[in-house]
Amino acid sequence: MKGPGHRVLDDQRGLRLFLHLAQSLNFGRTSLDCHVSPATLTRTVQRLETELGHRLFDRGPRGVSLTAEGRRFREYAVQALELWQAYRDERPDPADLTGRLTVFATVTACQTLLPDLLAPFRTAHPQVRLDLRTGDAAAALARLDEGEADVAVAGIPARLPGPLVGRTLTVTDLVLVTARDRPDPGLDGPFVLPQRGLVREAADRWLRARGRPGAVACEPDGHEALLALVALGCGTGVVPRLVLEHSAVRDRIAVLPADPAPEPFPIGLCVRRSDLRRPLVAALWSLTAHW
Amino acid sequence: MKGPGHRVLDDQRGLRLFLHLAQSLNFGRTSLDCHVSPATLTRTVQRLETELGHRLFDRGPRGVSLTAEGRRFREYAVQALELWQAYRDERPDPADLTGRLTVFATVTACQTLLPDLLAPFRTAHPQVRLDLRTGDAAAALARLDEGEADVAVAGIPARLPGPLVGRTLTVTDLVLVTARDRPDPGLDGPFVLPQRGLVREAADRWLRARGRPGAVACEPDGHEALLALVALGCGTGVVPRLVLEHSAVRDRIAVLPADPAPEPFPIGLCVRRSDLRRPLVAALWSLTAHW
DNA sequence: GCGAACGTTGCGACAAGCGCAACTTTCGCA
DNA sequence: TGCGAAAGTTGCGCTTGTCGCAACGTTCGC
Repeated sequence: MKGPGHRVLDDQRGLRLFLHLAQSLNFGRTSLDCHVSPATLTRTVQRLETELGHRLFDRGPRGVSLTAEGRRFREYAVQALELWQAYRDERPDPADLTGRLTVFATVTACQTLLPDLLAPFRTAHPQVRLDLRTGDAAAALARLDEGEADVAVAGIPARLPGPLVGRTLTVTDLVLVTARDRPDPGLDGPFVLPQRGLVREAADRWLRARGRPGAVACEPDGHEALLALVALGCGTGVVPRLVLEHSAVRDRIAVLPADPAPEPFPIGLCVRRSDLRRPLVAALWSLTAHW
Repeated sequence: MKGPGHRVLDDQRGLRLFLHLAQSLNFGRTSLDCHVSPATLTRTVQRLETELGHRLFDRGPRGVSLTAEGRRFREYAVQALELWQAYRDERPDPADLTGRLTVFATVTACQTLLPDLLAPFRTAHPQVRLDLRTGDAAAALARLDEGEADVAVAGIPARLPGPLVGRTLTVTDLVLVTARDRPDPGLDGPFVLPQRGLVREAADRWLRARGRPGAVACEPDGHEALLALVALGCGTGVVPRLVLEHSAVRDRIAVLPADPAPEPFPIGLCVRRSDLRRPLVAALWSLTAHW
């Protein structure tokens, strides 16, 4: 679905994929974390190996491991990215970029990630007009596709649609929550789950994995609404920990220990691949290089 | 005619083009020397500038000059290439590449460039079987296209056909020569010129530029044949200085000073772009990185 | 003032690289 | 011992980036 990218920035994607894989030693893990298909990861590594003329990984039946060449190349990759980062870090002139950048963010992202992300951007480029829009995560990707937003800060699904590229900025746990001062409905429901979106999907997977579906009491739209219902005692809710910690009703909420814990939940930046060549988008994107 | 290349090696092409342009400050010069079309050079620079968000060159009516950002990026580019070169220079295992590599070279190249080029390759990869074929420069590119050779070492035209990429390894002057012990036919002919090929084209351009065509006495096939005819007193010849210096009959040849001097003559390495991903070809290609 | 030189841009074509989905192999569990 | 899941690879169609050619706008020299 995606086409070839561009030179300077895209070459680094190969190095990043390699470095992540060199650490995880797990194609699937890296594929998920870096939001590329397993096929792309496999072929990216194959391309590297072909161009270098060496195998970088030993694929044993019992997992993969770095070859000697792989370790050597890892050192190169680290240094190359550091060099690039050093170049990008020396911000040259603060006020040379102008224009408008439309950012779409979930409410959660607004409260948590966005300040850390946009503060340095604003410092570097004070002339840029920032438009900020909010909504749920599902809408974020649609807005990007439609061109109504330039960047999105939201939960990122492992597989991004079409021409979008994402970068995970942080990972938060999903936690099960109940009202603190009400009888505990427990881990068998009833549940209060988001109507749709990544959290809902993760919650469904968790429920399925446990084998005991449990009743769904309400399906509110939005995390804050969900927490409000939970605080009212409607049932057991599932939210990202990050949301809970920034919620206005967190004092009335208790976290239930769960085993197995629901899978972690990546939150990050997402842009249209083709937009990486726009100076404004590239500038913001490059700010996240070290995350 | 060419498609996009591949990551690691191809990204460096952009940096190399940039560095050459940063030194020459002349799009046409760099375009010729690096064997890319002016359009490609322009757009490569434009791409860099877009991705970086800065102009790298000031295009004044009186030529181009580096901007402050351009100078900064030049430092990065130099370091990035040095880093890559350092990685490639540490040859890991000497004997890890095997197979066969068919090299096509002109006679001149065999005598001059080839030893310097192939000696380190052979040291690094003794297991590789080298097939060496000789012929004239025009045939070299045809052989490459037909797949009958993997690499060519020959004079390289400024514009390479189709899917070939070249890298200039050295530049030699064209010199005008006569028999030392015969009456000097002088700069107005008759001339002894190669029947075809790059030298003939350059000689024709030189003749046209002087405005006095002069007669063509013989059109031998091959530089050695040409020098033999010149030594026999058939007329004034045009050959690359490199050929003259390695000729068996050089003692019987005298060089005529010419003004303006014929244009210099680039000799280099040429491969199919798509072959850069073949380990053997890539290994040889990377050996020329610092030339 | 006309022509050459220089850099840029429209255009058609080619092929690199992506995701999807099917495949192979291996491991876990009954 | 056999079936199912998991992990990595590969065939395929499609998108899209980049190339060279050729036409263009501008500037300088004669």
